[in-house]
Amino acid sequence: MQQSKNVEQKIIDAAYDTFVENGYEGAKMRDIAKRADINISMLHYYYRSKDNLFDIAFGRAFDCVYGKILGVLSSDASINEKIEQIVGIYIDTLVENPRVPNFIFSEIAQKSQPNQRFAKYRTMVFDAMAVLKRQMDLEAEKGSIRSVNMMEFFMDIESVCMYPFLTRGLWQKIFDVDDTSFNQMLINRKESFIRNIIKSIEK
Amino acid sequence: MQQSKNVEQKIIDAAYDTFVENGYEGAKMRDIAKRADINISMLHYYYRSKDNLFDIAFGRAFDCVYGKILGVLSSDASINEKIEQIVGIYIDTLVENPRVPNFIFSEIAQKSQPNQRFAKYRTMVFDAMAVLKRQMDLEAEKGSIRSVNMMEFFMDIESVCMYPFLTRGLWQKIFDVDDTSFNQMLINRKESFIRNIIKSIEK
DNA sequence: GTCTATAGCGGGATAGAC
DNA sequence: GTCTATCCCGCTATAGAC
Repeated sequence: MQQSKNVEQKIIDAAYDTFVENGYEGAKMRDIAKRADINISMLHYYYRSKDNLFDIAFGRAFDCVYGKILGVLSSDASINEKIEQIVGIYIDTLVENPRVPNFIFSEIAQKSQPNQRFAKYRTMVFDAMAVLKRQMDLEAEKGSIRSVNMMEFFMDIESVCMYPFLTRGLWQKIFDVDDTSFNQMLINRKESFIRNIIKSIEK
Repeated sequence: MQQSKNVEQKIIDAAYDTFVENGYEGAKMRDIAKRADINISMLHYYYRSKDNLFDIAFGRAFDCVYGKILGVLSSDASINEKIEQIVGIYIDTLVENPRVPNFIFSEIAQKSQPNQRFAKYRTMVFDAMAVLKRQMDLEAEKGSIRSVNMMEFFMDIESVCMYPFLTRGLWQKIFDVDDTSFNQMLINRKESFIRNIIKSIEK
């Protein structure tokens, strides 16, 4: 009888898609309602405000990209295994969700967004990263890898994995490449990305 | 007497800053007027519509990042010189204009934007790139470098140069780094970026 | 050219009937 | 829980006085 679970889920799904496609300002409550195939007032009945829906959608987007990554960071795999897994997860996840990175980063970059809104994600990332940092510091002391700055290290990984998706629209338009070929190109380059990153921390 | 030149320029400057900071949807005509310290109706008097102002602002943003780059691509420098110059220009330009890349790419990614609006930029990039492509094809035939896919090549360069700026907000928040240190970090890594790219096209 | 006033619309949100 | 009607604000754009 209770169909409310379904409606709630339909709203969240529609809100997520709409925000990811259009950003906070570009997403309209009316569009979300239409997409969920329900009345606008239902959005407010269940979730009270647009801001509220946005927070939920952003959380899902963040988890979509970083959920598995954070798990790997704090696992007990070796450094090289982690690099391999991380690159693999990034590429695979982003092939399936190409617009999510752009959503995450443009909203974070937006000055208008209150900083506090994203504070908890900072903590999550930082905590998971601390594990790998200890691991790498230890290896550096032993002399098996060079001493690595964590911010640079992560930036290097994300550069190769996420940049293509952030700017995908441009590349596909310029080089007239369709989604399938673009994805395949990245899947093909996975191994080379992994090799380069591993090489970059060698002594 | 004629102060209109000044007003026109003030409007363009204010529009540019406002669009770059907030994107198309986030930028309000009221904010632009306030920033230019003029009456809203002056915006319409001189530039008729928001769309019109946006196009001008986007053009300036594009030129800010790619103006010099396109010049280098079609110059008669050697391949390695071009790589060195391009990385240098990217880093230097983006240190001065850190928010511009995000503006360019989120607007291009936005589905709502008519494709045609960006068509001319495609042509500009493609033309300039053709010169370097011929150059590299020739070297590849001679066997002095490996055969290189241009899209992958450019993506690799932009990855390392632009990604840090696109996602700058996140990194600075997570690692608690201020603007100066962040910029310095990238300036310091310039040479290493150049070395890696040159190495990546070696046979 | 510059201002005020306001049209006109689209947006988020709510009241209240059912 | 769901719908209709509507409030009210903020936005772009324009009309018209000066």
